Amino acid sequence: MNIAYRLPDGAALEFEQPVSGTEIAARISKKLAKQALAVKVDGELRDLYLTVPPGATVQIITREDEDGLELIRHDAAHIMAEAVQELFPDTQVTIGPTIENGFYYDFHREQPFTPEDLKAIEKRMHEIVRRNEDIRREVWDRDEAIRFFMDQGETFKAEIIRDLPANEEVSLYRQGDFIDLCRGPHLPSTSKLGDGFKLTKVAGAYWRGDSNNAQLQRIYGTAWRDKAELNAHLQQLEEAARRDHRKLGREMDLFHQQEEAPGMVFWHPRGWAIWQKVEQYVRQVYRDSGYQEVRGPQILDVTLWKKSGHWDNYQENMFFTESEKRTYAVKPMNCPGHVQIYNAALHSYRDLPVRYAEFGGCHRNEPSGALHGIMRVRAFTQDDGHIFCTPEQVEAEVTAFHRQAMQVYADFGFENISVKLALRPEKRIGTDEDWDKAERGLRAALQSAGVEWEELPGEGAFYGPKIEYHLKDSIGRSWQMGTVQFDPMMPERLDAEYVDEHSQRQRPIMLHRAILGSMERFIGILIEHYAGHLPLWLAPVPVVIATITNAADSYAERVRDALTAAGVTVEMDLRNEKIGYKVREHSTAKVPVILVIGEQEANEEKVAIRRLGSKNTEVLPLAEAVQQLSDAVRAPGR
RNA sequence: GCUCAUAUAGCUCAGUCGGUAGAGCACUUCCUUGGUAAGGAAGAGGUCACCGGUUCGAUUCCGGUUAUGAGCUCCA
Repeated sequence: MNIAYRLPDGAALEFEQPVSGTEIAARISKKLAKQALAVKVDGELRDLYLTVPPGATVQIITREDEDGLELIRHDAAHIMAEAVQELFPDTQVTIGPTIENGFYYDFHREQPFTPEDLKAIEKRMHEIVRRNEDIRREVWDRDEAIRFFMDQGETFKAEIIRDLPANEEVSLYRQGDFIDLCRGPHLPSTSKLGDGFKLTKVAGAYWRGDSNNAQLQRIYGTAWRDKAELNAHLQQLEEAARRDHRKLGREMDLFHQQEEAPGMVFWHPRGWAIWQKVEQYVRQVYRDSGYQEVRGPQILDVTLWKKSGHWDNYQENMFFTESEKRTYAVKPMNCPGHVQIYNAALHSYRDLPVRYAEFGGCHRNEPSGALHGIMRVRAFTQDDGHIFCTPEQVEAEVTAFHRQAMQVYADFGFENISVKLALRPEKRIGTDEDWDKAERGLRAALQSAGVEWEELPGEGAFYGPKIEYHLKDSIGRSWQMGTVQFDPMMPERLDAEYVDEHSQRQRPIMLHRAILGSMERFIGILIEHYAGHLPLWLAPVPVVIATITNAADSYAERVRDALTAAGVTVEMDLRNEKIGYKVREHSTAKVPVILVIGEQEANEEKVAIRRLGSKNTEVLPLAEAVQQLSDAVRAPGR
């Protein structure tokens, strides 16, 4: 009785000799022994059947733990690889990590996997689970492992081993006849995976994420603790599909896209109404925070883009056009235009900061595969602005911008904003000192604004680092909305100056900033966030008046006039249809408020308010309803 | 741009093992004036994405192009 293990609750377990996690779990309870998937030894996750060093703190991991779910997903990937190799022996395996909600595995095989193949693979996975193969760790000699995989024709695996750090142990896991290189840990046997998994899709992926490398076939799957959790997840995906802005955009008649204009948007009256409301709101923000709205030309001679650095660093994303032997670039950004406006006058340090804003239409020649509804397009409008200031003013400007941006997001109903700092990319202009200074400047500003942020090395713009504001959409994708970018390079390249207090010409710092980012993307995010149920102040048609009988028509017209006079946009529905039909139609179109008017309302000078999503109606005197609605359609802070 | 998949009426989708297509909703007309998510009837609507090939004959089979979707790469 001299070997002791400590449990998370502080209790000690004693054994005569060092034992494995399996035995520790068995000592604690029969139930736990059954449920145990792995063991955490002094905070490090390890295989259950390995001997635990004496004196360690030991936690038994079950499928209820987050770590347990992670193991399930990881093993799902391995079991999928086993199934694939059984069914398609000509396939090479590469890597198979866990991801949010599931896993994937990248395979190399000449023939593409079909949806039927996926079904067969999934079926075989269930078989492997039923076979209940033990999964066991083996430590191999590095050269032997390389030879082994080369002999099997597994060149990708051999390459991975070759690139492993010299001090790292080469561990292989064996389950049945399948052996895979893996750091581990794993479930003790295949049956522990259970049946809460499903293969979802095949897609291309590049070996080591580099588009110059071989293209692999990636099979995605989702895996959960049990079938019920899996079904809940699948249901959530369906809900996300229901919120898809492309679907809602069609259903709500907001916009369309067509083959002749890939990556561009045709805004219909109702969609444009939303746009206008968003734009007017932002225009007010510009005014409130000291911006002057300007407007630059859509195309500019390439010589300017050569000067700005876009020609060298951004050319493949630009559209060009020609006239009378001159080449013009359609602007992909608004900054060079704003510098021209700034340069049209000589500025004193007393004038700074100068803040220009523009709803700037930009064209970027995005790769066709990158396009996505109105979220990722080739023609878009930025709520763009540029601040010309002294280096001393940067911090105050950035923190003020940050506050303003967070207020705007809150006004639109967004709460989960994450802040990221994108640092110098490989392709860039300016010296390392410039970049040191710029990155330091933005960090200092973030610090003084008291926010937490994540840093993204290599993801800055070619002219400067940027703070990014990201929002997660309904299916968990993260979209960038706003940004502030620190840029000492563009003023240098395009000769922006100001005169300081000693009559010396100086370079201003330029801050590029946008709050919504792209109007198109932002409206797409709004649609998905609200599942089409936009708040009254953003709804394209906030109120519809629907009559029950045309005996109420003239009163309905009076109601409309009263609302219109109070600044509420109203549509009338006087058609000879039943009220149930009208209510259904406008509810489907996601009109937030339906005013139902029959003879009773007409006689009593009232309206019946039916709000979207509620079956109840509220009958109010006309004057009161007008007051309520005119308050509700006003933008926040107005 | 790369990989895989998809493209039939305004929308959602059937269908044709090769003989030029069908439903529901929407639309038009008529009847119905009906209290809160679909009242009834009739009608109109399609070069089956585009260009080629095979074939007596192609929407269907084959090749290419374009667009879209998912993912990769890239990005607001």
